Amino acid sequence: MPHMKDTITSIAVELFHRKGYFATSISEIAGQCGIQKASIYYHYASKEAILYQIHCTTMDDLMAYLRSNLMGVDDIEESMRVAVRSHVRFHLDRQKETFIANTELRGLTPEHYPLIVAKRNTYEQIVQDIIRRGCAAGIFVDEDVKILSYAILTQCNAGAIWYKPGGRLSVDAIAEVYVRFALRGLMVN
Amino acid sequence: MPHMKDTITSIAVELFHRKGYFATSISEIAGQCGIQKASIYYHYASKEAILYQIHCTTMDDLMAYLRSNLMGVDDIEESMRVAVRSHVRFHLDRQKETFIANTELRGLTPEHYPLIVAKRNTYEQIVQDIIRRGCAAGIFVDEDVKILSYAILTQCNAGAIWYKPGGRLSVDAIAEVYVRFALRGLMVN
DNA sequence: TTAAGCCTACCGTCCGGTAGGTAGATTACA
DNA sequence: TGTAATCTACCTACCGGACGGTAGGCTTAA
Repeated sequence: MPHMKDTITSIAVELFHRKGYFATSISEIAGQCGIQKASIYYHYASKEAILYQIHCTTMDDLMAYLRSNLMGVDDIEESMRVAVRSHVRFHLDRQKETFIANTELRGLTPEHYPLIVAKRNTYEQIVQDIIRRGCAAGIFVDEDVKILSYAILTQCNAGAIWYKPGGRLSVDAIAEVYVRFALRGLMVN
Repeated sequence: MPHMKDTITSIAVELFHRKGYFATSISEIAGQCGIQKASIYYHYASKEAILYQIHCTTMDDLMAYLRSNLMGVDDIEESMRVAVRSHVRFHLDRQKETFIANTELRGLTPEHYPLIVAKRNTYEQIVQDIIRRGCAAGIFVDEDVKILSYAILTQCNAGAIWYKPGGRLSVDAIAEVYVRFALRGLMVN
């Protein structure tokens, strides 16, 4: 049995995902939790604090997952495969949170916004470094690194939009399609 | 000198893009137009009607642009290049509208929502048909067509997020990066 | 006795939308 | 051609309701 704060967070994830942050009200979250609106403020200081928490944990977990998957991998091509696979799997496993993380940045306060953007930049840097190393080694195409990295990351995010758990294809199968597609797009021959 | 209705629409595009649909108020739109809030309702029946109009014109124009670009092109590989190029160019040229079209679907009423989704499906069908023909001809890889089409279209949409007019790269240069990346990802050898 | 965890009741503000009016341009007609 | 009627495009003033958030009290368990 989870504590109420966790319940609030997961209900908020559900509602922010389905209706959007601004279209979701505090009383609606409270109602689904079975408590009164004011009780939310015992656990969270504000509505935005809930959103910020979702952003933080999602980005931190995404980063930790990538780092742990890349650990011990030296080969550049394999690093890229691992990165794409990691990215897709996380986005499908944590579909709703990643969707929020990608679309609800505007709900953050001016104090929190740059903190989340910084986390995102750090994550993108890792992927861009792999691409750069591949270019330098002559195994990846010589194209604009930023465009390539955004293209690869964004196409995987798409999975978080249309993916239905228990659908036609498994998470692993989908991840491998993206891995192959991205790697073919990157490799020189 | 444009008529007031056009001014309202373009101001709304600006604000919906910057702040989001739900975070933008009618009085804010009116204020930027230099008129009173009530006057908006002379030109539009509701706030949602403005959003619906933006969705409609954007999708119709996107579709018309793709069709006109594909006209007279028979070669499958070249069709794909044309489709990607068309998609990217439109998304960069009409950055704000396409961003809204991709992120503000939830603001539509239950009556309007399926109409826009239908337009989007028709558009995706065209791209998927090209991929299917390429697969059948043996020049494109044999992967899940839906995943491939979503991947290609979504990675191009990303351009509409980070692209800054007058930046380091021209629209055409960016489009060609995407064209090459997508085609390498699709081709068998 | 204390504090966690919730409650009821309420605050001021802003929202989308409506009612009703008006200045000025355009049109219809004697 | 003069004038009455109508229309366009806006205005001021207001409505009910929902919003995020707060104050302060109650209950329960350690």
